[in-house]
Amino acid sequence: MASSSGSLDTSANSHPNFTFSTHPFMTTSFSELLAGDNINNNNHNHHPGSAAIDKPRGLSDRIAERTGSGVPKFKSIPPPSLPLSPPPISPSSYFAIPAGLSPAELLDSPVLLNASNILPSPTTGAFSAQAFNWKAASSGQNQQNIKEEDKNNFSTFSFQTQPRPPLPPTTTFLSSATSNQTQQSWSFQEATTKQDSYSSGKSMVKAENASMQSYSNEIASVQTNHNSGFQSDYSNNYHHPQTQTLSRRSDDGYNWRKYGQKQVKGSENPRSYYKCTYPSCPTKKKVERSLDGQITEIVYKGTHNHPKPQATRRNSSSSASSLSIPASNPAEIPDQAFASHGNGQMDSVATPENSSISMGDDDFEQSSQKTRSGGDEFDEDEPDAKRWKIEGENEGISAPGSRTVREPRVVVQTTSDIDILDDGYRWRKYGQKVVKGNPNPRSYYKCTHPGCPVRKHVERASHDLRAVITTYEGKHNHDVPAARGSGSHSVNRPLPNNTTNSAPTAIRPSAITHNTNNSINNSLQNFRAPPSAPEGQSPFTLEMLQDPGSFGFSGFGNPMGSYMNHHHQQQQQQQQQTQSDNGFSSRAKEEPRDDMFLESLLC
DNA sequence: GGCATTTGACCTCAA
DNA sequence: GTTGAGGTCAAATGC
Repeated sequence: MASSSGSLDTSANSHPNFTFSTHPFMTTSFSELLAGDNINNNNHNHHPGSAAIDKPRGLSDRIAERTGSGVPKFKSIPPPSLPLSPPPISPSSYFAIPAGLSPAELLDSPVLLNASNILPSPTTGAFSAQAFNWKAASSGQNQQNIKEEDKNNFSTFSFQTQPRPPLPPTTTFLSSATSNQTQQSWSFQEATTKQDSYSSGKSMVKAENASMQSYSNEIASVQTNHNSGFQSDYSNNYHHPQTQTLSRRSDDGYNWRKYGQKQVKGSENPRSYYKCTYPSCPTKKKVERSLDGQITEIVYKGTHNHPKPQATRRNSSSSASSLSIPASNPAEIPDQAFASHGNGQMDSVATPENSSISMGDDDFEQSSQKTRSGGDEFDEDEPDAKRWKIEGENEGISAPGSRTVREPRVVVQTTSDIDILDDGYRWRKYGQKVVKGNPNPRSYYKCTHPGCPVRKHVERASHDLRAVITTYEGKHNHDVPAARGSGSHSVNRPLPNNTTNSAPTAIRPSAITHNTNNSINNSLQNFRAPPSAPEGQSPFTLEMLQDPGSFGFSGFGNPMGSYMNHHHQQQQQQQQQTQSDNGFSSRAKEEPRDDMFLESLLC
C-alpha cells in the first residue's frame, strides 16, 4: 500500500514547489514531453507505448497540434507578486535566448534540450537536479552563491500530480503564484493514469495510485484553491471526481493514517484527520476537501520527531538521478528542493505540501518546532493577529479537544530560498513586530488597494532565516494591479477574490514559508516582471515571469526575468543595482519609506 | 490476518 | 450549566 514503488510521486516530492498540472489547454502529457524531448536528447526513458516516442517533435509543435495554439501557455498563479529577488546575475547567464527566438521555440530547440530534460519529469523529478547542474555549470565561482540561490529558486518546485479521470494525458505548465494565492510554483499536473503508466511502465497498484493521486490531489487542490479562478480555467476545466482518499503515503513523504473525518459546520467540505503513522510521532494534519475531491485546506499540527521514512517512491528519484543530477555537485542541489527537512537528510521526496504546500509542511513544522509559543500579539495594528495564527505553529500538537483557529484558513507553503513571493498585489507595510519565540521580526502588510481588506504578514522562520512564513488574510476585492513599469500584468493575474475566505472554492489566505536569503522587504520589492517581457511575444505570461517561485520555468518565459534568481549575495550587496539592471520597477523604493515610518512607530 | 479507512459516538472546550 | 462545534476514539468494514 503505501509502498510506493517509486514513481511519480517521488519526483513530485523531489521538487517541492514545482508543480505540474494537467490542463486541457496543454494536452501534451509531461511524459510525452519527456519522450519527445528526450528523444532529441537521447537517453531518457520513454514509455514503450508512448506515441510521443515516435514524435520527436518540439514541445511547441505538440502543443500547437493539440491546442491549436502555437505556444505553451504558462500560466502562473495569481498574485504572485511576491517579490523575488532579481537575479543578480543576468538570467541570460543561465538561459540565454537568442534574439528572434521565443522561449517556446527554444523549448524545441536543441539549445533547450537540456532544459527539456530539466523539465522535471513528474516521475523523475530530475528537473531541478538538472537545472541545478545546469546552473552550477554556468559559473564555478558563483557556485556558492548560486547554491544559496538555488535553494531559493528551485525549491519552489513541486510536482503536482493531480488525480484525474483517465483522460487523454494532458499537461499544463502552470507557474503558480504564491500568495493568497500563495503558490509560486510551477505546476504540472498530469493525468495520474498517465503518470502511473509511465512511471511504472504498467499500471500501478491501486493503492499506489490512490496514494499518488491523493498526494497530488492535495497539492493540486491547494494550489487550485489558491489559484482558483485563475488556474481553474486551465486545470479545472474538468472536474476530477473524488474517488481517491488520501492514502497512507502522502505527498509530504510521511506516512499518515486517517483517524477521523468530520463535516465542518459552515463548509460543505468534509475534513479528514490524519496522524503520522510513525510511532510516537505527534504530527497530525487535517485535510479539507471540496466535494469534487479538491483539497481546499491542509493544516499541519505538530512536528515530526523523525526523519522522513525512506521513500519507496524513490523510484523516481533514481530516475531523477538518471536524468543526470550532477553527482559531482550534490551540494549544488538545493537541499530543499530535495526536501531536506532540517534533519540534513537529503530526501528526494518532497512534500506536496511542500509544494506549495509540501515542503512547507516540513519547514512549517520545523518552524513550529522552534516553538513560537505565545508571543506578543500584535494587537494594535494587527487586531486579527490571533486569527492569523497558523495552526500548529505555536501550539504544536494540540491536546484532544483543543481548538485551532480556523479563520483565516492557512495553508503553509514553503518554497526554498526564494524571497518572499510576490503575489502581484501592492502592499503597504504598516507594522512590524517581533513575536515571542522568533527573534525575527514579523512584517505586516496591507493591500494598498483602496478598500481592500487583505492583509498579510511575513516573518522569517526562527529556525531558518531563509524560510519565510507569509500569512494572508482576507480577500482582495479587486484585480491584481498591473505591475509598475509594466502595462498589463493583470492580464493573467488571478481574478479578484481568489483569496477569499468565504467562497467555498476560494483561495484561502495562506501562509507561505519560503526560504529566502534576502530580507523580507527586499523580497517584497525585488520581484517584478521585467518590463521587457512583452506579453504578445512570449507565450509565457507575465505571471509566470513574475512567479518567483517558479524556478526554472519562469526563465522560459522571461529571458531576462526571473528564471533564476540567483546571486543572492550579490543581491544583498547590490540589490538596488540589481533591480535596476533587471529592469524591475522600483516600487520597492516607495514602500520602504512607509516601512521606516511605521516601524519607527511600532518598534 | 494486517492495515487503512469509514463513521457514529464521545470528549473537550469556548461562547 | 448548556450548547454547539471541532477533534478524537474505536468498532466496523474493506482491501
